[in-house]
Amino acid sequence: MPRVLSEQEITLFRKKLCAVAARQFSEKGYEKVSMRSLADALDVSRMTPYRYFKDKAEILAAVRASGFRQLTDSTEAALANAQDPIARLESLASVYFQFAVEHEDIYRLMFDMSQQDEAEHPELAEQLDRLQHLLIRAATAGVDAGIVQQDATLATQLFWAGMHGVVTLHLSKKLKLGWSFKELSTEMVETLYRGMISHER
Amino acid sequence: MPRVLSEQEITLFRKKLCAVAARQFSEKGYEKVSMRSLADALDVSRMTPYRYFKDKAEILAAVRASGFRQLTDSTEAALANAQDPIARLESLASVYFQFAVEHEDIYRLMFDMSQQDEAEHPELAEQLDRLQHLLIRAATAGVDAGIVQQDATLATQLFWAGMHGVVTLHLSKKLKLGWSFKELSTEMVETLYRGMISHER
DNA sequence: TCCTTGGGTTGACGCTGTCAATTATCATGA
DNA sequence: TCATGATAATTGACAGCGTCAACCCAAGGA
Repeated sequence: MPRVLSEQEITLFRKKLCAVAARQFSEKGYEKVSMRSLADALDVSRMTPYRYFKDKAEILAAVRASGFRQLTDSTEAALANAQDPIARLESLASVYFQFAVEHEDIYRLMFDMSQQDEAEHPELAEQLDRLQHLLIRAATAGVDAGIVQQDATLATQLFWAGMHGVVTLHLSKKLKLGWSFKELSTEMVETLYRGMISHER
Repeated sequence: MPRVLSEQEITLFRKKLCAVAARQFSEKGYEKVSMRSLADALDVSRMTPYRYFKDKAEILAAVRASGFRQLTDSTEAALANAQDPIARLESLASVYFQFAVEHEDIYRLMFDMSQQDEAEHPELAEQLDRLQHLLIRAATAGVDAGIVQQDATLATQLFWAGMHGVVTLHLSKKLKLGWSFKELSTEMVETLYRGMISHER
């Protein structure tokens, strides 16, 4: 039998490639990063990455997936510490915003509107689902506690969209009216929260 | 004296090029559209577009600018018809959402997070300012009427971010919990609105 | 020893954006 | 009328890209 790569060797190389790719994508943007420069950074030849990833798009998907994994992981950790539903919501929001500003280039990749090919990348779809479920869980806790008087999935979407909207406008430098990102993000969460409390039907 | 292009000839060619570019960008995405294919579509040779635009990025900026112009124009028209501040807010939101879904590919271009080079493209910056001011005007009307009890610029940003968040998550197909785009968008506006009414300090 | 199998490398192709040199066009001064 | 000279438009060329296909090479089974 020939020399065969072990499972670990494969995932190790994949990880290293993803790390390098994430760095280069952040610095230069996806389109300006070449397969060749990734190979160079790993001291392998041009086509070697193709043995571990189908093509450039699959590398991008892997980087995005790992971004979602990271975001969900840290959010999960934060939720574990908070007890009452309100604290959960607050810490969820703060972790979300913190992730967005600390890894803004990755966030840009993750939520790039022109990349909606999750169907073709199961790992990415899985991580997205994890995040989604986490958000739902937090919102459901709020609803169950009688704090938020709205459907849990609806509240989830509204909170997510609100946070995401602030983040995206901030990251594309469209917020120039004097309010800091921090102020806007807390105001957004509080305003949505108030709007959901005073809801009755 | 030599044969010189008139101002009109120049702007006419620019317009035609922008139209073609907008179509191709929508169909294939900015990166997959080549200068050559734009030139082909206009039946001119490879380098002719370079006489009217510095480079590919400038064409993109022009297309984005015209998108913002279009959005602001139709919003302005809608606002002119509505009288009381509440109706103004509602029609503003409905026009915004309608534009986003009817021209979703252009919207994607306009708010692409990795394109934040407005500084280098004055026309784009100008159109963005127009939109911003329009939004402020609408919010200010609400504040003046005593309906929204929050700072006008803050309210502006929150409404914009809320709408934008719903749109972006929708356009990147991340909203899969059963709520339609229409439902989410009206709920977002209403929730924010309620949150701003019940605000006191 | 040879052969097979799979990993890594190199060659090649058609594409890209755009600089530089070239040609075509045409209003004007003589 | 015709040469002039500026400017519009075209073509040549280059370095770079993603990736298919052919290649080389090491290692284990026969």
